[in-house]
Amino acid sequence: MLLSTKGDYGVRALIDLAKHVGEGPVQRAEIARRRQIPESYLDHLLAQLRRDGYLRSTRGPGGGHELAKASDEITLLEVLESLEGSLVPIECVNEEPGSAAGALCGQQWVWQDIYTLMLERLGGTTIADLVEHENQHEQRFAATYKI
Amino acid sequence: MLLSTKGDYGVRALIDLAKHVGEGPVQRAEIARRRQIPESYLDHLLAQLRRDGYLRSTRGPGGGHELAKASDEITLLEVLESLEGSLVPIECVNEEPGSAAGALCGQQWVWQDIYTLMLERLGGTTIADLVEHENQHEQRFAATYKI
DNA sequence: TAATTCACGACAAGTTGAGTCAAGATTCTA
DNA sequence: TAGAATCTTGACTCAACTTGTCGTGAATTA
Ligand code: FES
Ligand code: FES
Repeated sequence: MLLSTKGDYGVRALIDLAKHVGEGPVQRAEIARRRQIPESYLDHLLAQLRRDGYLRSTRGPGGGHELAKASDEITLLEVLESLEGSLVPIECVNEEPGSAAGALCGQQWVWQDIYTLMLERLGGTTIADLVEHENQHEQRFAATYKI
Repeated sequence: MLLSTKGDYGVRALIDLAKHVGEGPVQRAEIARRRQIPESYLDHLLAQLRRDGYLRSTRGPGGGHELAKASDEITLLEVLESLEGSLVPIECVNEEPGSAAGALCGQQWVWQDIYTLMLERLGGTTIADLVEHENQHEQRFAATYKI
C-alpha cells in the first residue's frame, strides 16, 4: 500500500475547506465530523499542511482553518508529498540507471516509467478537480433519488 | 513505498534463473551471491514462488531451482503479487465507486486510474523482457569500456 | 478573566519489514 | 548404509512505521 491514511485524510480535509471557501474559518471539529476523521489525528495533518503553506489558521473563538491558495492551484501531488513524503514506488527509482540497480535487478526502468505516469496524473489533478468530481457525484446521487 | 525488498529480491532471483535456463538446477547460494540477497531470506521467497508454480526445486547434491514456465510467460505482475500481495496503491480502489469513499474523499477515481495503468504495465512485462533489458545494459556497459 | 480554538510534543499499541536460526526432509554418492 | 549437499518450514527477533490519544500551552475574543 503506497498511501497511508495520512494522505487520504489530508486530502479529504482540503476538499472540505475548498467547499467552504469564502465562509470564514472552518473548525477542526467540523471537518473531522463531516469527513469522518479522528479529530486529534487530523490535528497533526492540518499542522503539517499549514507549515507547508496550503492553509492558514486562526486561534480563538470563531477561529479555524482556511485555504491559503486557490483550490485549483493545489495539486494532489504536492499535498500527498507534504503528508506522506516521497511517493516513489520503490527506492531505487531515484538512483541513476546503470548503478547497482541496473546490474543486479533490471526492473528499475519499469518502475521509473510507472512513477513518471503517477507524477503526471497526480501533478495534473488539483483540489478543485476533486471538488468538481465530488459535486457531480452528489448530483448523480440526488438524481437517482428523485427517480 | 509500494514495494518491499521481497518483490525486488524475488524478481532478481527469477531473472537469474531465466538466464541459466537449460543448465540444470541453480543453487540458492549461487543466486544469493550473484544477486546480493541474504541467502536465508531468499529462502522464503523461493519457497513462495515454488508454491505458486513459478519454479520447481530438487533437493540433494546437484539440486537447486529452475523455472517451471517459459520466462516470457511470467509477468512481472504475477510475481510481485505472489510475493507482495495486492499492489493496490490505496485500500479503497477495490470498493465500488459511490460507496463511502465517493462521498467522503473524492480522490478514489484518480487512484483507480493510476492503478489501471500500473496493472497494464506490470502485466505487459515479462521476465524475458527484463532479461533482454539487462543484456542490452551489459552490452552498453561493455561498449563504453572498449572506447 | 473565562471560553474557545489551534499548536506541539510525549506516549502507546499494533502491524509490517527484513532478516536469522535451527531442526528436519530429501536425494546423491561412496 | 553413512555422509554430505540441498531445500523446507516454522519460530523468533529487532527496528521502524502507522494510527492514533492526551495533556499542556499559546493566541484570540467577548
Ligand atoms: S533494485 Fe530497483 S527495481 Fe530492483
Ligand atoms: S477513501 Fe479512498 S481515496 Fe480517500
